[in-house]
Amino acid sequence: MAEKHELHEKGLRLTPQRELVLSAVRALGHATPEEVAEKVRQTHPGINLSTVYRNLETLENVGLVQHTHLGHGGATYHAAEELTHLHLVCGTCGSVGDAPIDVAANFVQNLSDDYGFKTDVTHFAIYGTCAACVK
Amino acid sequence: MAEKHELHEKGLRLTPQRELVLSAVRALGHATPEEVAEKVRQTHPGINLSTVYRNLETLENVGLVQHTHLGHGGATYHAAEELTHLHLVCGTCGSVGDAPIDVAANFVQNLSDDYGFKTDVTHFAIYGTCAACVK
DNA sequence: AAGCGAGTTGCGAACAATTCGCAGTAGTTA
DNA sequence: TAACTACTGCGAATTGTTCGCAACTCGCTT
Repeated sequence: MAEKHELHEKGLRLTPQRELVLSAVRALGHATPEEVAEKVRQTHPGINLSTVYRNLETLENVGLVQHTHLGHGGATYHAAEELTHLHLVCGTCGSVGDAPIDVAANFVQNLSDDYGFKTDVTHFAIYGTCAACVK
Repeated sequence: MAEKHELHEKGLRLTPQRELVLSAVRALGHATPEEVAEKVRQTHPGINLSTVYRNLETLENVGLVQHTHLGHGGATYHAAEELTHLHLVCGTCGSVGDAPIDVAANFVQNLSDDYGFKTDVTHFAIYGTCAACVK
């Protein structure tokens, strides 16, 4: 038969809920557990919130998704593929903008050189005010 | 008479709890509401958690303290005076290190130039791995 | 010095977000 | 197909934070 499903390759069982959670994260870009659950319910209404939480955690363990804390209290998840940009969180309007990681390159370098601190650029939330709100 | 108390200058009443919360934040550097409460209880055991939360909020409104989200869920507060450094949060050991804002200067400049995004350097949490945990 | 009114405090309940324990269900492997 | 065990659903338990309300007290005014 063909190649294994990506979840199988990670040693996980392939359940409809699990697939749905993963594809929801991918479709949403970044979303809170609550939002993921809502998305999943569009096609699988019965899914339980606990299941969403557990699957997000599981998927994070195998590296398919990641989470960040974008301000308030809740964690925000996004797919691992999409880890090529920083998150610019606007404290005024709450929007989340993106910027390529390049802009942080020498900043990261500084921290590494001067402090031995290895910045996890993928797990990065930057607070400030977006261009729209500055006006 | 002499100059007004700093809290009076902000239009706030001077209560023992309020002063204690403020000095606890100053003494602790950065701390969660829970930690602040614990600190305050050392000298004023009866203080209520709600009061700590309310005072932190009030003090933040007048600019004497600030909060950041340093990872997990809880907010972390620190005194406004102390806003001269970045927080380097180690995802492995949970420690919070400091670095002068200078290291971020050109990074901030980049974001401003390229995206019109005004980074709030004082409200800044950087995730990564500290020198000690890298080893 | 005494009194008043508004800002504050304590306390307990209300909430929201997240985690846990358990029993039943359903992928997987042999 | 049978059996093993991960996974799901559900409800209860936790944790962190906010709210409503009555009592209190800070700071101003007489």
